[in-house]
Amino acid sequence: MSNTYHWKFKVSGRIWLDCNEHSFLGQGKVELLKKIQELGSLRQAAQAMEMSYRQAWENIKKINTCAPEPMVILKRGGLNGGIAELTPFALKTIHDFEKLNDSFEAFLISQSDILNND
Amino acid sequence: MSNTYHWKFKVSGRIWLDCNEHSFLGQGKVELLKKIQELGSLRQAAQAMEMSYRQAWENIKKINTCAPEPMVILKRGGLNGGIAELTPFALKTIHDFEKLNDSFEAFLISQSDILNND
DNA sequence: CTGCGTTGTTCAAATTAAAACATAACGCAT
DNA sequence: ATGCGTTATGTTTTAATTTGAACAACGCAG
Repeated sequence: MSNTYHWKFKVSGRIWLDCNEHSFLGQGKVELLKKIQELGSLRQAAQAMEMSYRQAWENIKKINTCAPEPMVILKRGGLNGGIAELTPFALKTIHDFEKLNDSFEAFLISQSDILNND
Repeated sequence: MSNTYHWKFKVSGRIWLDCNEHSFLGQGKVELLKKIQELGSLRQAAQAMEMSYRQAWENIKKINTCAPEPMVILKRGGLNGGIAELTPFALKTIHDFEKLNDSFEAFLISQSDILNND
């Protein structure tokens, strides 16, 4: 430490994706998408995340309308009452976002170091 | 572009500083601090930012209690009814945060490029 | 064609957040 | 002492957000 201001500041932050100036995908929505993939049901995914069905449904609506192509296919009726499934585009975007988020985490750590050491 | 997913995603985000697991300084509060430095009055700074005095005051309280040392000296009474002024520590921290934010902007741009070009 | 569990939608209720109001405390100037 | 403009804080109102309950629409299984 080369000066007197050496207290521990942590640099924190969040990132998300915009499309047409609208935010449409961040960590929370990615979590929801992954739960949908795991459970095959929007209602169950919402319940698993302790989120209201309405909120979950609106999140998916926002994702599908903002993104350049749909990410979640929702169908009602049928064998188990309905289906929620991800498109290949969703899978790729989730993967991209998580890689991006890893880079961001590394950025935060490196910047915390810089901030506390000069 | 080497694949079919070449639509323009923009990576956006926000960063802030934590101290003892509490967020205490982000872009908004830095703006407020700079207005205080400019005007010498918390009330006038709040008004200039179209923010309620109460909100401004609570922001300063949070900054002063969370930060390792005070950033704003508030005094009531006296010549002009009162004074609000920044400490040297505040000036340094503002400068650090703005440099940090510049790095972050660059990070966002570079990541947007990566996301849209691979 | 009935039952089932889901998606899709509305609407009142409840919770939370923000703004507005009121007023005390302060210290310098006059 | 009085006035002034500020800091400091409690209280009340209002607005915004979220939740919950309710119910229609759907399509397969039996």
